[in-house]
Amino acid sequence: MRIATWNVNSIAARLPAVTAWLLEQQPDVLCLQEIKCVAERFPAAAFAELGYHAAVFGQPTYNGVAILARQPPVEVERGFPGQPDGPARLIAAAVGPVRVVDVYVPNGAPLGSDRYSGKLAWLAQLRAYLDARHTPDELLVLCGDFNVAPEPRDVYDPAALAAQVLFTPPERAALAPVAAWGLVDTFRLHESEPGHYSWWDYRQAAFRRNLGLRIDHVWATPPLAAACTGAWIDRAPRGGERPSDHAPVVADFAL
DNA sequence: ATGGCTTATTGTATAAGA
Repeated sequence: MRIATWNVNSIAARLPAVTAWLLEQQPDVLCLQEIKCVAERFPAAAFAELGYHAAVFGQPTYNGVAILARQPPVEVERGFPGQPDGPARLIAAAVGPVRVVDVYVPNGAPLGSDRYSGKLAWLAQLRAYLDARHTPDELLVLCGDFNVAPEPRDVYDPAALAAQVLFTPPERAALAPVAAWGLVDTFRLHESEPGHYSWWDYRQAAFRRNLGLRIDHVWATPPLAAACTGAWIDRAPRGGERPSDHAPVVADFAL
C-alpha cells in the first residue's frame, strides 16, 4: 500500500500536475493540502476517471484538505471534533485497514504573532485529538504539511533558520508531543542524511540551489511503521512546469 | 530592513503562504 502526501497550493492550478503524478506513481492514498477551494469546486470527476475516490474538506480561498484513495474513504471526519466551522486543516478517514489523518498545520508567520501562538496551540490540539480518538497500536498514518522541520538535518541552514518560522525551538517543542504519542517518521526509517527537503521557496531560485526544508511528513504508528518498505520525497514535480512549492512525500507499506 | 514568487479574490491591490 502506497501512501503519499502533497501540498498542492491550489488544486485548480495543479490539476494537470496531480493527475500526471497519480498516473506515474500509482499511490493507493494521496493526502492533499491547500486545495484552496470549497468542496463543490473540487475536481472529483477528474480523479474518479483515474480510479480515485475523494473525501474533501474545503473552504473558500485558503486552506482545504482532501484524501484521494483507490478504496472509498469511510468514517470521514472533517476538522477537530466539535469544530465543523473551523479552518479546513484536518480530514481523517479509514481507507482499507488504515486510519488516515491528513493535516495542514498553520504556517504561523509572522513570528511572535497570534498566528504563531495559534500554530503552537493547534499542534497541542492535534495531540489531544490523537489521545481522545486513537491508540498507537492501531494502523494509523498521520500525514500532511506539518509546517515544522523536526531536526537540524531537515533544513539547509540550521543556525540561521532557528530564528525563523518552521524551525524555531517552540515549534519543534510543540511537534514533539505529537511524535511522542506514538508515531514514527517513515522517511527517517530509510534515509538518515541531511539535504532531503519537501519545500523550497518560490523565490531566489531556492529549488535550483536546494535551499529547502523538510516540513511535509508521513508518520506511522509502530505496527504500521513495521510494515514500511520504503519512503522518499519525489523532487521531480517541483522542477516541472508551474509547480507547487512543495514536493510529494511517499511511503510504501507491505499491507 | 525589505522583497524576492505564487495563488485567489464580486480583484485591478491585498492577504497569505513558508
